[in-house]
Amino acid sequence: MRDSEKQIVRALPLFSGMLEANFEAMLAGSFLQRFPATVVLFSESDLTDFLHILVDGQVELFASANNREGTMTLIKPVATFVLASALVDGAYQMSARTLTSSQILMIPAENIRVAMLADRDFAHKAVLELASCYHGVVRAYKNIKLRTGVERLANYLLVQHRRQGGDTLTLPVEKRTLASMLGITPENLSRAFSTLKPYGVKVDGPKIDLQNIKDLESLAKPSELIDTL
Amino acid sequence: MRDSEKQIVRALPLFSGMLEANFEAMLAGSFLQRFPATVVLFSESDLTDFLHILVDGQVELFASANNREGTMTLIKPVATFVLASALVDGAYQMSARTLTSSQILMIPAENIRVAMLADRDFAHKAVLELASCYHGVVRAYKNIKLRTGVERLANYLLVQHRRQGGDTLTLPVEKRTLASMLGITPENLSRAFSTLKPYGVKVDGPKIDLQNIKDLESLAKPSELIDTL
DNA sequence: TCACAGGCTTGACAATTATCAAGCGATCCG
DNA sequence: CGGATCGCTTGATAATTGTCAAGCCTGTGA
Repeated sequence: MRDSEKQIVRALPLFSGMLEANFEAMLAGSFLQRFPATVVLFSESDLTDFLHILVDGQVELFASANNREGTMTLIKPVATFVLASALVDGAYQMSARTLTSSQILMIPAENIRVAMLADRDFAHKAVLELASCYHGVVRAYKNIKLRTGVERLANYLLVQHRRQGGDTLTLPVEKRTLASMLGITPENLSRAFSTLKPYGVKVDGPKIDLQNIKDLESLAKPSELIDTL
Repeated sequence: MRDSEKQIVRALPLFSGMLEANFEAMLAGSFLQRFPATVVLFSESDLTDFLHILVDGQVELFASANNREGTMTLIKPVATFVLASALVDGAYQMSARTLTSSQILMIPAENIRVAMLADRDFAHKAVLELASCYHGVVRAYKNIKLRTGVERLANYLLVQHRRQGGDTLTLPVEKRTLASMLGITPENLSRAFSTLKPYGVKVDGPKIDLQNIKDLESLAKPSELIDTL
């Protein structure tokens, strides 16, 4: 692991206030690895061996039951994932796979638990990070429980539009992955896009043009407490 | 606040390891109050003033959007709720109402944040509590995303059956609340019970009899990672 | 170049869930 | 007691979503 990569991780809020000695001790036994696309990193029922940090690429957290599968969330660099699981010494609860070739730092979960007991600042940052992740899942839960598929898509597009800034937005993932994230089938995602055409949504492959934000918002009814900037 | 009530709170894992002085300081400005049934304690967009601890009664956390409403979770005594919100100084993210007459201890959120910085053990326990709450919402999210309404009901009944031990179980909440928790309408809950009749589910008001666990399980396909004991 | 695989779309149909309306039975209260 | 309210149920119908099948388009590799 190069020093430049170490600095990238160190800059994350979660680690930025740690004592140097504790940070170094935590990294003992960790390794930075590159995975190709479409590789399953771990399964939801596996015991949590590592805290993962996505340094580069894209990772999907998903879950399975009843022969069905659904995306829980998408991870973008640089960010940690499965922190909660690493802290409690149980199963991962979610499965993970790479969507693209990805570089991932894996820190033994045991080290994380030791660091939490040893380093005050890390414990405090872990509290804030967990609270933030908690509210993230709460938002996802509200989203799927209180909105129809078309509404979820409309709100997703509005959020992406604000995030990306320009007047046309580009979907950051394949449509089938977007469908799974929205909790619908790929077929219904296609139909949802058709439904949104009268609201000024122009689709050209992964490029989306929102030509009537007002109308789209009147359908989507965005909520500050669900749709993150 | 009586000493006996203080001891009940002190016994919660979250507080049990705190230094006495920190525990007392945290309680400054808190108050124990009794609310009648059906009272809204706070709304999801309100700023978080208090950590709440349900000492007696029953509380529902719910959310609203689009003129729709859904139960997020039910709180049973003795337990804290909205810990994550109290720790980050933002909106509650969920609304709360009493389902029955309830006794609730309210601790100023500011005190909680101070306690986290001052008391190591409390910070560590907060990490564990938050991780556990996080996995709780993850399970709820998987449940609604990967199962149909009938499957969710079947699994709910199996969990209640194991929890309550006897051969007949009693629903702990009104059926309309159960419906909202399962993410379906009261009408469809009635129909879901009818659908489960061939699987040995006998309904008599709030009393449910499971006469064929095997068949019910084959339909429910329970999962350790979703259905908590 | 051409065949092929994979992602996406569309159509037809089925399953799931919601909505609206009506009615039943228990409880509460004047 | 009588009337009203409320929770629950049932029926009829509509909206939403999923499944299966087929076809289109693009990029890839023989």
